[in-house]
Amino acid sequence: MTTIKDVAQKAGVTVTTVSRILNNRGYISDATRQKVHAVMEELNYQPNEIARSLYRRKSNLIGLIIPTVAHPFFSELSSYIEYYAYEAGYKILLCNSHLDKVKEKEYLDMLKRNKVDGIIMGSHTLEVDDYINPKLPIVTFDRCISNDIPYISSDNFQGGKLATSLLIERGCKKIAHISGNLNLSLLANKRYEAFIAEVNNRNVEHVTVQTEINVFDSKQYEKLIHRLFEEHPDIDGVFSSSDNMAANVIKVCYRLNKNIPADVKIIGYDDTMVASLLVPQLTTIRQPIEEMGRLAIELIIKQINQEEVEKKNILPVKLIERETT
Amino acid sequence: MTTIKDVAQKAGVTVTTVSRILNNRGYISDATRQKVHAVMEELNYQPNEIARSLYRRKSNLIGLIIPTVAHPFFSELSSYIEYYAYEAGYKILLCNSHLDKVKEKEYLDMLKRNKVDGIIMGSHTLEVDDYINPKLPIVTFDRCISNDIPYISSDNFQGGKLATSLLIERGCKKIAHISGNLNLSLLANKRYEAFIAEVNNRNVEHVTVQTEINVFDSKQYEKLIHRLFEEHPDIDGVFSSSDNMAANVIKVCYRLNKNIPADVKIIGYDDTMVASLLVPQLTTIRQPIEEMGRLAIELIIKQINQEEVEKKNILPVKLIERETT
DNA sequence: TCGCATATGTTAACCGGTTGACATATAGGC
DNA sequence: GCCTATATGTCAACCGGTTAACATATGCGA
Repeated sequence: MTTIKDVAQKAGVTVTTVSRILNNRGYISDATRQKVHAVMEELNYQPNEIARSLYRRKSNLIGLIIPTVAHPFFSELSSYIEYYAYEAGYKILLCNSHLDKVKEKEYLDMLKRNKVDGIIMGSHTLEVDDYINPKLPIVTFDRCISNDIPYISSDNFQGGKLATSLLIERGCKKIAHISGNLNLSLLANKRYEAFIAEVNNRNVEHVTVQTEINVFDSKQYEKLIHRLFEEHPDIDGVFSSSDNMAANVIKVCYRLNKNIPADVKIIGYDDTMVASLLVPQLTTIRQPIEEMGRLAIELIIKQINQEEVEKKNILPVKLIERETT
Repeated sequence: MTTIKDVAQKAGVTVTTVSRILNNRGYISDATRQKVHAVMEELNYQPNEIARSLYRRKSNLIGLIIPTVAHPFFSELSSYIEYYAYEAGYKILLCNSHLDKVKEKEYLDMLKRNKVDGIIMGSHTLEVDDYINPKLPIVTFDRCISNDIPYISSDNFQGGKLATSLLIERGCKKIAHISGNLNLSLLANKRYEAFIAEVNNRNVEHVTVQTEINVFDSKQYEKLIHRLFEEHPDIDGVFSSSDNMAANVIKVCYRLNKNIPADVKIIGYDDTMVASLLVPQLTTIRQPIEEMGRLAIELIIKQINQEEVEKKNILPVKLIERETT
């Protein structure tokens, strides 16, 4: 491994000079600068970022904890997060918790041991939240942990309301809502609240089913939806809390020879790529995924720079009406 | 920040003793061990992994360079890679090159500066490959760079053959192949070779279209496919080099009132989640994504441990026949 | 009582780069 | 000829752990 000493020696200068060149400090003549750069090129020298991190007490690492990057929503979000992190000179440590409490805690500890400069939390299975070091910049997605920790979320209540009222306006008489785990205190559950509020307000028959995120087991989802339609054959509208789940609903309807949107109207959530890949194309509530990713990095970096940040960041959602309603 | 010194002082021992406890070396009495652990607990001490990495010259980091984690194939692959890396005590640095030459090179340099223990390359836009430090463990996906660098790939030729011959057996008279960029020297292009071989062998009319990966622009894909059917209205079979692209084909067929599979038979590639989420469910060639991810980590770790590894790792593919053929 | 296993301390070097304090030297302007 | 900006060197401490070498002390079995 070539070190700064090798470079200094070969260039006939001291490590101080090389360091000055690397960090643009003090006076350096053009001749020396060029000479040193040539040697660095020749030796293929790359300054050891670990050593730098140690001294500077800054790793330029951001930890990202999500349920799983295999889920379209998180995969798209991660891609934006990584993009904006890189733009700002940060690197992303990827952690898939699989919504496993133990793993989530282990990842948190691991990230702290590795002295990440900040953590983006998109997985929330832990109840006790005081384990979080208050000095470490954190941003959470979709959950308000405490008043100190900034969170990013889209307007879930509005999303739930838009979705539900669209179905009602389109004439649905009995609407099913397929939600995530309502026991986790996630802001996404406001979609459920809005659903209930809207449906009660308009006096529409309704039913709710809870599910867990498990992208790799769509069979299980199908069964669940099948049972739902068996128990409630008169369902004519489904508001699904994710596009993936909505895709499964479409699949089951197709099997049951229910026409979409004539017999059953379906609306998804997120507006991930799958929504527009499906046939019929899925009506859905668009979360501003890119903006959410960009903002997460912005909030982390502001915290790193000791700037004040807005704690509550609710971004607008948008109804994207396609072919399933 | 609490350091090992703080722990030592508070516990009334020396840093050497604390270090011995942390690393399980030398003789330590139960009493001391418990005492020190209690203090670590109390001070919420986490050893600084950056300092450890520096001394040990081992970061336990693995760099992952892929086109984009937003693409279902890479998102699923990444999720497995991260899983098996974590199992083995490694962390993943995520890099999305977006198939941009400059970015890919910058990421490579960045990973070297950060002293990752190994690199998994799933993005290959660079022609000059000698920039790769031969001492740094590398595994590539889908590309044979040199005889020294182990690569993982599924049996693309076999996959292309299976797909093409299925379409022919199902009676297709004119088959379109939608491939990736054939100018990049990717092993995935063997699918194209197999397609051509098979179609010539059986004397079937055919046409090929090249595309670039750009998950976020499915509109553009639609146009492309639309044009394809306009220019060749008699196409009755499509072999698409990814499930996502196949989904777009389904969509266009639906618009053009072509019945699937009666008028047009479609086969995809990868068997990502979307394949079974679609209606009709997509016939496809399954790549063993989990095994590919697991193997990537295994090969990296073996190289880190100076063990010999198989250079050529071609995993079997499998035809998954569903509803589009 | 000797010897050895056990238990802990002392000291200092090391990983690779950064930085502050201070010294030294040259060249150009006034 | 003095002052100052420019250019580089010397030296050592520091970031937070790890480790080798050696010292010291205790307790127990033979």
